[in-house]
Amino acid sequence: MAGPDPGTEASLIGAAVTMFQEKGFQKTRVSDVVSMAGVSQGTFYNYFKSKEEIFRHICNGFIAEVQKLFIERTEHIFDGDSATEIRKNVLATIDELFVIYMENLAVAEILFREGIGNGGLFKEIYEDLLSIFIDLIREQVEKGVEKGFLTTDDPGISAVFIFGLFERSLFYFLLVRRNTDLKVLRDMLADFILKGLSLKED
Amino acid sequence: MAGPDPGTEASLIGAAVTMFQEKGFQKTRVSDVVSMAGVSQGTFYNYFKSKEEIFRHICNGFIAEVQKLFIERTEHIFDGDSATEIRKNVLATIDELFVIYMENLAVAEILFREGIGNGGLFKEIYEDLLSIFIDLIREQVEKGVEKGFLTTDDPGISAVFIFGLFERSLFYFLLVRRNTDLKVLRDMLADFILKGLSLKED
Amino acid sequence: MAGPDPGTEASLIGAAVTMFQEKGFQKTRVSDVVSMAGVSQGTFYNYFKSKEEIFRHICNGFIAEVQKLFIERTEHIFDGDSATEIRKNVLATIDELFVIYMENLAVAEILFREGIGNGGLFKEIYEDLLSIFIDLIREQVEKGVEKGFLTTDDPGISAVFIFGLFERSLFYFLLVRRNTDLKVLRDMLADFILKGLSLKED
Amino acid sequence: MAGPDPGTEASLIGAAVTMFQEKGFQKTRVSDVVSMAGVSQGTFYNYFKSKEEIFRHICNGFIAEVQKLFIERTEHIFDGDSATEIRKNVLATIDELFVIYMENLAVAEILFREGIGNGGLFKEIYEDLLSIFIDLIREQVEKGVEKGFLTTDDPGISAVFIFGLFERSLFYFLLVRRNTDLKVLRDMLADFILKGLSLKED
DNA sequence: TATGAATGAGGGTTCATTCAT
DNA sequence: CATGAATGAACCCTCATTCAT
Repeated sequence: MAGPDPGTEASLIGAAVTMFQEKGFQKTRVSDVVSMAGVSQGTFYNYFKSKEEIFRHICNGFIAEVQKLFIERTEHIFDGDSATEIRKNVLATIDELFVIYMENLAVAEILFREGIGNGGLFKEIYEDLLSIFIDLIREQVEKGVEKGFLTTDDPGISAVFIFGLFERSLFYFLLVRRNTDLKVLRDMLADFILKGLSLKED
Repeated sequence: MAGPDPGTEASLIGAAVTMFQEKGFQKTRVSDVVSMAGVSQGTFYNYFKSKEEIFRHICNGFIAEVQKLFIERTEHIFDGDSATEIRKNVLATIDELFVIYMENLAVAEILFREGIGNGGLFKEIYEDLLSIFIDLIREQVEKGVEKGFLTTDDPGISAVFIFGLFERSLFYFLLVRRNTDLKVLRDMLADFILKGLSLKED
Repeated sequence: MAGPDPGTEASLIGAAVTMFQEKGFQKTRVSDVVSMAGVSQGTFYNYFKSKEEIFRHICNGFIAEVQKLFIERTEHIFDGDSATEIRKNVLATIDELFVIYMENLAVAEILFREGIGNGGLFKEIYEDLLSIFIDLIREQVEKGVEKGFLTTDDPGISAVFIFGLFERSLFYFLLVRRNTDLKVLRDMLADFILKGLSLKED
Repeated sequence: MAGPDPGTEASLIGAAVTMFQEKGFQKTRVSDVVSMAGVSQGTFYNYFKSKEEIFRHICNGFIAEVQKLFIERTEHIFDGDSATEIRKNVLATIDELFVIYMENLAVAEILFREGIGNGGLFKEIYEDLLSIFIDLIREQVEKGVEKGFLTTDDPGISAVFIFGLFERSLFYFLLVRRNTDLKVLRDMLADFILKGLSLKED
């Protein structure tokens, strides 16, 4: 897919990310991308087979990274043999997810918006991803319940709550209201989740 | 805007809602709408100035209704002089919001997806709406805190949490995983929120 | 396929025939066709799904007609119970084929050239058509042989000779050297074929 | 035109012949040719000024060869002072032409298809060539007529018949139905032509 | 000379919108 | 008001050709 000049490829990807973030996939014209990248129309097609391909290329990189980190990290979200340890792990998880998102803010926004947006290329991929993440969280909630630290009537529903809190917070505070103190947000988010799950304090 | 035959207008709106929900705004062609409505291409423009206008028309109706009910209802979300009363009001609020959504599921989905979706016509409108709702919730949280029933370090952030929980739950359980028991969901949602806000039980 | 205004459709077909004949399918641009037809670019697509479709449309009409007449007529090419009758039938067949071709000269040329031309849309169709015609002729030659009027070592090869003579003559005298006396040509062609097949004169 | 490395030039020509035969001139991309030849895009233009030039180069070589042999050989097609000698010469001519064609089958096919195909680069060249060949044949027919061995009302028309028989047979039996016994074909072709021209047997 | 990245003029097709009937 | 044919501005993508290295 990717052509031979890494500089040109990077320009194209950079321009595409900017344009997709600004106008969305559909409204972004290839001519927008190439003119921002400073190359000709034809050059685009030396690097990517189509407008859709560059989009997938951009998303796939991010998805792979997020998925890997999310899976690794989520395994430890409610780890611990005391309320203190559990809280520490929740905080660490939130921190790491914030970092991943902040380092990939533009792409995260593209994926998020195109994933939810109707007719978006990623509707299915996005909703599958959602299910995977929610299942992962549910498993961890179940472990916490088994160990007697957490309480819930339905771990599946709780998992959706937790995922929704993460995602909405990331969306709102990173993309819409950008001036929030992330440290405070992190503490409150951990607190809200753990209270919601009735963490038995030490 | 609207032409004189309410039947034709309703057909067009109905068809547009169906198509927008199915394919999204961008991918829906005016020809899709008119052929589903059983009228000619030209007739469309006797009723709506453009494809965008029928979209706004559809959304505005829903927004007005939701906004009105949301505002009315939200004023009472944490009302009450006891934990029991507060919980009752939270449950009632959730119930009513669920009903509004379910009665307008198609339009709700359109607005939600197009509002978040990048390049969506409603990016701004949607994000303004979000702010309005979040502010409303924040005010109620503040009241609850003042009255000594609720606790939070930052009512604004809590409001985002609450709104996120509502919206994500509605999205996920009404649109993605459609077979959830809404009564259980409602109870758990109320419980999660109230625990998260440290409701002082009677 | 065809749109609703027969006048516009006819203009488009007429223009397409002219352009295809002049420049060939590949080099003819849709814009050539519409500008010659005096309609806009978009109008073309109200009548034909694609450039290829109008081409097929044009060819199919001619093919159907030729095939029908050819099949009907060929059944009688070597009919007769005397050399005189057979010769009369061969002459009549040639006449009729000449007429069909002359009445559809432009389309015939298009089909002929695009059929033979490599990469032409009709390579396969054309070669199938060829086989059908040659088989038809072979059957008639076989009948003539059985009845003892004609002689050949291999009716299949003779059929190819006959078809080749027809086609090459039509091509050369109708399209390349246009000033030939068709009556003389017809007589000579019949004579050549019948001598080639050793018609036993009465 | 041609660059300095005969190996590279030959690779390009070989690849071009293969591709032109397979896909036709228009549908063959320069990139097809260079990738089959194993050289870079730019190298192509060190050897040939354009796609059209390599095509002409290929055709011209073949045309020169065919024309030379055809002219030499055709001078003797109806040579001889007896029916037996004439027949022998016709057979020999057919044999030689078959050999030339079979040794250059790919190029022959290209020239034939592109020459007839509409918009082909060689429409004019091809039709001139045709006229030259037909004139050559006509002259020989006239000689045969003068010597009293052959009979025809119009040597020009007979020449077209003869050329048509050659060409169509070559096309059909070498390119379409490839499993014909060429010896039988040769004998029948000679026989058909000579009967058609009323060769006075000894 | 060989390379192959860059070029950019077009071409086919779509579809929201207009307007004469 | 209803119709639906006509419009034409875009937009994605192709590919022959160039040129700096």
